[in-house]
Formats: sequence, structure tokens, C-alpha cells
Amino acid sequence: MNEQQLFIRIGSNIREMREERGMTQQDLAARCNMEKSNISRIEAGRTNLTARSAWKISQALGVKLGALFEVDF
Amino acid sequence: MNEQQLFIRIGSNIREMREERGMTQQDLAARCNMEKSNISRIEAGRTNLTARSAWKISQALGVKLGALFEVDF
DNA sequence: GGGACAGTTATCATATATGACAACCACGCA
DNA sequence: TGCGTGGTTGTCATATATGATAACTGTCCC
Repeated sequence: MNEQQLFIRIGSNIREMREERGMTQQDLAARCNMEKSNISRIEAGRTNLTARSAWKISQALGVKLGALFEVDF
Repeated sequence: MNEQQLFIRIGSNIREMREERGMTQQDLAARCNMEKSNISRIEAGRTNLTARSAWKISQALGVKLGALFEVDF
């Protein structure tokens, strides 16, 4: 797995959990105090997100931090 | 849990797994192609590490990416 | 004392994540 | 047609992660 695939996989995890909860990107951004453009970039795997951002997202989704990072080894 | 505690917890996870494997920070840095000073900052929780760095570290330690982020919710 | 090793800390330059904001696209609906 | 909503993309400024490097501390052993 290369780096780009990693980001895409993390972003897909986030998107999946967000949609399961019936939230829009705007909803999630508001709960995270983050920009919706940033959420979009993260979900699309276009950015190398930080632990801080991941943490805020995990809190907003009500999941464990590690859940965002479950990718095939 | 605040942000600083989060970083410290992640750093402690990394340190613990590194030491379990009998590696020095220098060893880990070399396997990650990262600076040893950076490893030191990350383990001490003084930096908001990125997914890329976490990924390289997890590969070098031979653990799943999510394992680095196992923190109390 | 002195050398080797592990880790920490400081500084500087560079790359980039994010915030802030705007424009845009696609879609559904009235 | 037009409007609202969800998402994407672009730009700019700022903050900061990291690389590169060096100096420093503490420890262990000769």
C-alpha cells in the first residue's frame, strides 16, 4: 500500500462512518470546528491529516480514534 | 482527554512498542527514514504527528496503523 | 578521565495542513 | 427555470510538522 492509497483508505473510513450516522460533511465540520473544505479533502484522501484532526473527527463521530486508521496492513 | 494528553498517549504507545522490539530511537528512525529528533519529539508527545509519519512508524514496528492510536476514548 | 551510546533540545529552512473564503458542479424539487 | 443542498475545488495566509544538523545530558564501561 502506498501513501496515496493510505490517505484514501482513511478518508473512506471517515466517509463511511459519517454517512452511517446520517451526517453531511457540513454537519461533521461544524461538530469538529473544522472547515467543510478540509473535511472534503480529508475524505477524498487528498491530504495527510494530523492526529489532532483525526481526533476531532473521531470525537464528532463518536468512535474510537483507532477506528479511523483501520487499514489493511 | 485534551490534545496534549492525546499526543502523549500516542507517543507512549510508540515508545512501548519500540522498546518491546529492542529498538533504539535511532534504529526506528533509520527504518522509517525519519530524523531521530523527530522520533524523540513524537514519542514525547510534543508534536501533532501526521498520518504519513504514523504509517511509516507502524510499518517499521510491524504493527497495524490503528495500534498507534489506541487511546482511551 | 575519556569514549561510545541513547536520548533530548535548539535552530533554521522547507513543505504542507488547515482556516477562511469564494466559486463552482450535480442533483432534486417546486 | 430557478432555488436549496451537498460536495468539490481553488486561492491566500498562517501555523506547524519535518528534515537537517549540532550541541548537550546522562549512563555505562574501559
